[in-house]
Amino acid sequence: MLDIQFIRDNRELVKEKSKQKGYSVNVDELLRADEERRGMLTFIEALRARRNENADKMKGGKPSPELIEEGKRIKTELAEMEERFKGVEGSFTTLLKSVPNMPFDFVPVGVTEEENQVVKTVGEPPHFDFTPKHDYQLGADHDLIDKERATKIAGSRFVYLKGGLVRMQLAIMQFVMQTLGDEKVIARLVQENGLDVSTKPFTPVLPPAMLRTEPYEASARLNAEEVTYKIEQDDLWLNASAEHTLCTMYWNEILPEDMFPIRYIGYSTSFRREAGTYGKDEEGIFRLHQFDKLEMESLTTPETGLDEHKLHIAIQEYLMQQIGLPYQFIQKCTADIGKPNAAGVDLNAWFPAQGKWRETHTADYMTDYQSRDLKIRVRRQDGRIELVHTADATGFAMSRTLKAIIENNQTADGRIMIPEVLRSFMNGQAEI
RNA sequence: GGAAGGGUGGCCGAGUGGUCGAUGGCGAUGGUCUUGAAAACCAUUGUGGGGCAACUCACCGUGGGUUCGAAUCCCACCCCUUCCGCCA
Repeated sequence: MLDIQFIRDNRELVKEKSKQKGYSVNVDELLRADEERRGMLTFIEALRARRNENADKMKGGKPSPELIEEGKRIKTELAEMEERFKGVEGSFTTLLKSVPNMPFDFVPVGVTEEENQVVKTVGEPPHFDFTPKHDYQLGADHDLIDKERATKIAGSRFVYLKGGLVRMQLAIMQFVMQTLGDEKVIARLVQENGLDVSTKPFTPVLPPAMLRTEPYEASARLNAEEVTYKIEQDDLWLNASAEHTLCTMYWNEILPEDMFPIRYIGYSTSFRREAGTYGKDEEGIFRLHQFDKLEMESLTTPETGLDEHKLHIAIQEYLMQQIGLPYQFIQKCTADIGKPNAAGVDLNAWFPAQGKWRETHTADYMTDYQSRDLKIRVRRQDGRIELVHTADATGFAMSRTLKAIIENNQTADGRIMIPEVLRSFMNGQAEI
């Protein structure tokens, strides 16, 4: 959520920025509720002070009947007021949580994803003098993908990945873990991009794939039921991304400043219900209920948050270039960055069979919007306590990445070449 | 699945219904001492809200209840730990 004090001080700006993101937020109503709530709170607290004072008088000796009478009167009045306060507080909180994070001024204003800006295109889509095959055709030719049997066993949007595709996924995982764990690489990217952040490498993490309702709700990620699977029997949710169990890791904690930046590269199987996407991307492995994903998550001090976000993007670009996939750098517009985001970038890889650029990466920067709900704070050297900033970014979403790689690296005679950088993780193998 | 024990401040850990927002230790911050550091000693130090402020309120896992008054008593729930059983 947003800081209520900020909303009080910037009423019109909050209205404007919320509108830019496509949220109809009743800021006036929120501030009215805020005032009512505070007025009531003052009254209740005065009443409680009287109660405490009255009780204090009765310490030790025998309480007089008058004091007990007074205590009872206060008790009744308090109970009434507190009941009413609960209602006011409830609607205040609902309104406050409905306010999205404020986008930075550099985020392009737009009402649909059409207004996203293609900042640059890196790499050339490969030129084929034949009709490039889809992932499912290549998968069938090389016995890499079995969707029919997965459907028989688990339903639509599941897949058995096999053979060389699996080895390639493991190679990507190794490659990313090695790269992000290498301080020299991080240092170079920090320097090349003129960033004012630490060169500390990312720590690999295998997080839980499930989480309880309480932390999940606190993570400010919305539409839980639409996106995420729930295990009713045990009140657990399946990760839709390692992001969920990484950002909540320090839920309700105050951390010493010397821990920062906290940088994780997580690897988790991710589960998504994909409700409302019937018929969309049904072919192949672009959109599945289950896929494996590498995800960067950083917790930072407020002043380094934006550069950390830029580092995430620099890493994404570096990884894409290393693996040899052409991509577009998309600065997402206000409508597309999502409620908790202050800014966001997508990388869209080239998919030759469809002849389209399609989203494979996202980088999100939430400022302190997410950490305010999660209550994750930093204790500064001088003792001050501040909310941390959070940023997350896709390392590689496996199924989409595998699809992009095999489609971009196919040959006229139907072979699939393996990107150079992965070969050392695959016994030097040059093709699948 | 069966049984037992727990959840208190940045961390550890005390806490007979009123003098407890909470002893003590660690850590942190400031100071004394020292060429400097360490050690020792002294002082300060929970979080969040309201108020310009003095100040005030809430918070001892969560939610109810008893009471003039609850960290403390009662009820329900959540979570954790240990043992047994089962299991990769």
